[in-house]
Amino acid sequence: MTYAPETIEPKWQRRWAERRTNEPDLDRAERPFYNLMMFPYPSAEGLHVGNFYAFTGADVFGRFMRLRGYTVFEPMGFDAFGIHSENYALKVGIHPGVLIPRNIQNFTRQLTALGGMFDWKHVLATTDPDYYRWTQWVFLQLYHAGKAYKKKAAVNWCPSCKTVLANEQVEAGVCERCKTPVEQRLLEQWFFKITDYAERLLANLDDKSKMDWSATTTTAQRNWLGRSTGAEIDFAVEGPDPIRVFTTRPDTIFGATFMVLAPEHPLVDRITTATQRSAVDAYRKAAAAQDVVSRKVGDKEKTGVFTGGHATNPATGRQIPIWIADYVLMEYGTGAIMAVPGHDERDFAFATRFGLDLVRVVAGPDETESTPLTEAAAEVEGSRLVNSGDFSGRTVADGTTAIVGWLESRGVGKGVVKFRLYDWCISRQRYWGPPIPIIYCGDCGPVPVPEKDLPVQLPELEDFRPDDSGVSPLARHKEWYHVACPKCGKEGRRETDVSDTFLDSAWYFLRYLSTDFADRPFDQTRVRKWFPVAQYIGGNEHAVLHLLYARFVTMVLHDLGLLPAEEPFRRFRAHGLIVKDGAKMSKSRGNVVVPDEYIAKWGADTLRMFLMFLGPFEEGGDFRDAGLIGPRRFLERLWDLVGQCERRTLTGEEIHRDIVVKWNATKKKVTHDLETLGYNTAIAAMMELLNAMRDSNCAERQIVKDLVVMVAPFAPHFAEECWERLGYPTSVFDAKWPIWDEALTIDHVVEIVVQVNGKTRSTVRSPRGAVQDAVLPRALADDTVKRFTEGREVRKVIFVKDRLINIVVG
RNA sequence: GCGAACGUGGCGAAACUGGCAGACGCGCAGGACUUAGGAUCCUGUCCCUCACGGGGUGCGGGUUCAACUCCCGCCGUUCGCACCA
Repeated sequence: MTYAPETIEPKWQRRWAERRTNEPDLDRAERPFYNLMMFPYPSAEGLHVGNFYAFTGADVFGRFMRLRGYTVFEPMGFDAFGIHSENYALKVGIHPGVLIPRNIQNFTRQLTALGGMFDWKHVLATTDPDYYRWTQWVFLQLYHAGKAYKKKAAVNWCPSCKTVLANEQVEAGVCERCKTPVEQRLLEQWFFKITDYAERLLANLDDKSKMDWSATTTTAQRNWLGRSTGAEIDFAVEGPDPIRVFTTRPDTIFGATFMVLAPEHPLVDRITTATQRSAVDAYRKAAAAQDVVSRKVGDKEKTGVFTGGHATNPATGRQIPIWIADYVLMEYGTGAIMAVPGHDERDFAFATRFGLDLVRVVAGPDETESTPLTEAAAEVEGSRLVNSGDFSGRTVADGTTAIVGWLESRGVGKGVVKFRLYDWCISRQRYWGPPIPIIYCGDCGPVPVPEKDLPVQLPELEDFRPDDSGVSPLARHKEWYHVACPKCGKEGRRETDVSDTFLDSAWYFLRYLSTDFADRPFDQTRVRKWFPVAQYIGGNEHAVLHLLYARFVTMVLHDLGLLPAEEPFRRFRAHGLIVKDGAKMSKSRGNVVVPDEYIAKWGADTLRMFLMFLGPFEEGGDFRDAGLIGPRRFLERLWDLVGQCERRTLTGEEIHRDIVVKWNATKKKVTHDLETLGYNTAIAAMMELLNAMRDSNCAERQIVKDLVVMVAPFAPHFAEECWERLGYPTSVFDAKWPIWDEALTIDHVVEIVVQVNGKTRSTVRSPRGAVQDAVLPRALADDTVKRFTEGREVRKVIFVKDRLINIVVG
C-alpha cells in the first residue's frame, strides 16, 4: 500500500467530525488548555498560505498538548465586520450580507482541508446578531463603567474610504488601507478611556505571572504606551490662567527662552496682541485646514508666528516671547511647550529660523557654560547644569529632581507622568459594523439601549455607500433611525455610528467558550475553568492594536467583577512571516501562494510539515516549491517503516544500543522543541531518528509507534492512518505522548575533541565521565597530535569533561 | 532620527550555559536499479590544496587555552514608531 494523502485525508476529516474528536466537553474538562489563534477576516480570495502557516503552528501545539493529556479547546471564527468587507462589497456590487456567508463557507472548507483540530461546535462570526448583540453589551458595560464617552475631536478622515480612522489606522499620514492622505475633521466620536488603564497596561507587561509574551510584542506595546516622566510647569502670563507646559527635561528650564503653543491652544486668543492678530489668525486657519499628513511629518521646515504676548519663565523670572507653531500638537501633553533651543533639536531649528535666543544650560565634561552651541546639545556622560542659578554644577539627574522640587515648593510646577497613548476612538461612520447601542432623546440626552432590547439589529440597507456628510449611511434608514426613547418614550433617534472592528475582536475569545448560551455573553463557570487563554498565537502586526484593546476590555470587565483575570492571554507568541522565493507575497507581484493547489498536489500533511520545517516558527520562512519534496519523502519513508514493522517485531535486547540512545534522545528533543515552538528542529530530529533506523535496518515497532505519535501534531491524518495500520482502534490523539528514559538519552562512550593550541587535531573515544588523567595520555599518544606536540613543552591542559581536551604547548 | 530583530555553504537553515561550525532538508555531482526516470536506493557535497596543511559564520578591532556565541566600533537588511516636548 502506498501513501495516498488524497484518500486518507478526507477519510480522517470525516471520521473526526463523526466521532466529535475535536469537541471537548467544556464543562467537564479536567486539564483545560485553551489554544487560541487569531481568527481570520473572511476575504473573497480565501485563506492564503500565511494564514495556513499561523494556524498550523498553533494547531501543532494544540495537538501536542492534547497528546500530553490536556483537554484542548481550539476554536475558530470569523472577523467579518469592517471596512475591508464593506469596501470589497462596494467594489463588486454585492451586499456584504451575501458575500460574507459565502466567504465563510469557503474558509471553512479550506480550514477543514488543513486538518486543524477546530471545535466547529463553537464557531462564531462577528457579523452574526447573536455575536454582535454581545459586542453591544460590551459597549454598554464600558459605558456604564464610565469608560465610554463622546467628544468632538479632530479626527482622521479618509476622503476615499469616507470614514473616520483611528490614529492607529493612519500610517505616516496616509490611510492604512487605501494609502490616501488623511484629512482632519471635527466630529462627535465615541471614545473608550483606555488611557485610564495606561499604567496598568504597562506594568503588567513585566509581570511574568500574568503575561508570558514574545519580547518583540511587549516592546512594541511599551513603545506604543509611551510613558514618559517629566513635569508640568506653569508660565505666568497676563490674565488669570498661566500657560501650563509639559516637559521631560525640567532640568533645562533656565534655558527656556521662548514658548510655543499649538495653534489650537485655547489661550492663543487671549495672548495675541492687536498687531499680531491677523498673522496669528491666518496661521491658525492654515493649520486647521492642513491635513494630518504634513502636520505630523517630522523633517519639514519649521513654521510659526509670534503672538506678541510674553510669559514669565518661573526659573529666571525673565519675560519670554510666546509663539504658535504647528510642530506643537494639541493632543500631546498640554499643547504647549517651553522651548529650550540649546538642548532640543526642534526648538533649536525653530530658534535658528526665527532668530530667537539660545542659552546653554547643560555642558559636557569638555565644555563650559560659554562653549558655543552649533546644534542642540545632547546630554552626555558627565554632563552638568550651567547657567542655571543655584543649580549650576549639578548633574542632569540630580538637577532634574532638585529643580522639580524647587518648582513644586513654589507652586508653579509638579512632577508628572505622561503617556503617548490616546483614547480609543471606536466610532465609524459606516454601515458594516455593529450599531452603537445608544438612543438620543431631546429630553433625556443620550440613553443606552436597555440590555433586553439588544441586539440593535443592523438594518438591511440596499444602498450602504458612505457619503461625504460624515454621517453613517444608517441615518438614511428612517424607520430604523427614529425610535422611542427607552426612558421617557418620546421620539428619539439612534446613534448611527457603528463600532470599530477592533471592538469585535477585543472579546471574541470570551464568546467562543459560550456560543451555546443565548442568554449570556460568557458563562461564568466556563470562564472560571478556561480563562485566561493558555496560549495565543498570531501575527505581530497586531502587536499593539488588537492585543492592547483585548487587554483593555478584559481589564474593564475584570474590574466589573465579570472575569477572573485581568490579562486575557497568559502566553502569547508571534509567528513569523512567510515570504515566497525571498520576496513578500502580494497580489501585485502575483506570487501569492494559494494553499489549495498544494494540498491537492502534496496533501495537507506534507504542506503542514513543510511549513513547519521552513525555519523557526517565530521567524517565518521562505516558501520555495522545491522544498516540499523533503517532508513528503520523510512521510513516505515513515509510512514504509510502519508497513515493515507490521511484519517484524524485535525485542528490546535486539535493538542496537545506538538506536536506543537515538530513540530516547529524540523523544526528549522533540518534546522540548515542541514546548518552545522549535518545530523545524523537532522535525529534523525525527528525520535523524528515521535515517538512523534505516541505516541500521531497524523497524522496531516500539520506535515506529513513538515516531507516529510524535509526527501526529504535524501530520495528523497521516498519523491516524498509520496508527490504524499498527492495529489501534482509537484515535492516535487519544494515545499518550512518548516518555523517555533519561539514562538512555546519552551514550556510554563519547568522542572527545583533542586540540593543540586551540586547533582541533584529532578525537579520542572515551568512556563517559572519564577524567583528565585518563584522557590526556591517550590524546598525547595520538599520531596527529604527536606531530604538533613533539619537541615542545606542554604548558597547560584545558579539559572539559566528555567534550574536549586542549593541550597548550610552547 | 528613535526603538527592536537579524546578518552562517548554491538555497532554507542547525549549533545547549563560549568547547569538532554547517545537524536536518532542498539542490547539485557520481553510481545502482530500470525500456524509461523529473520514481527509488547508495555515495559525495563550506572554500583553497594531489596531499600534508591552510582559510572560513557581514567588516575592523578586543577578551579567552578556545568566539557564530561575550565586549567595542562600523556596514547592511527587515520590522515597528516617528515634530510625543
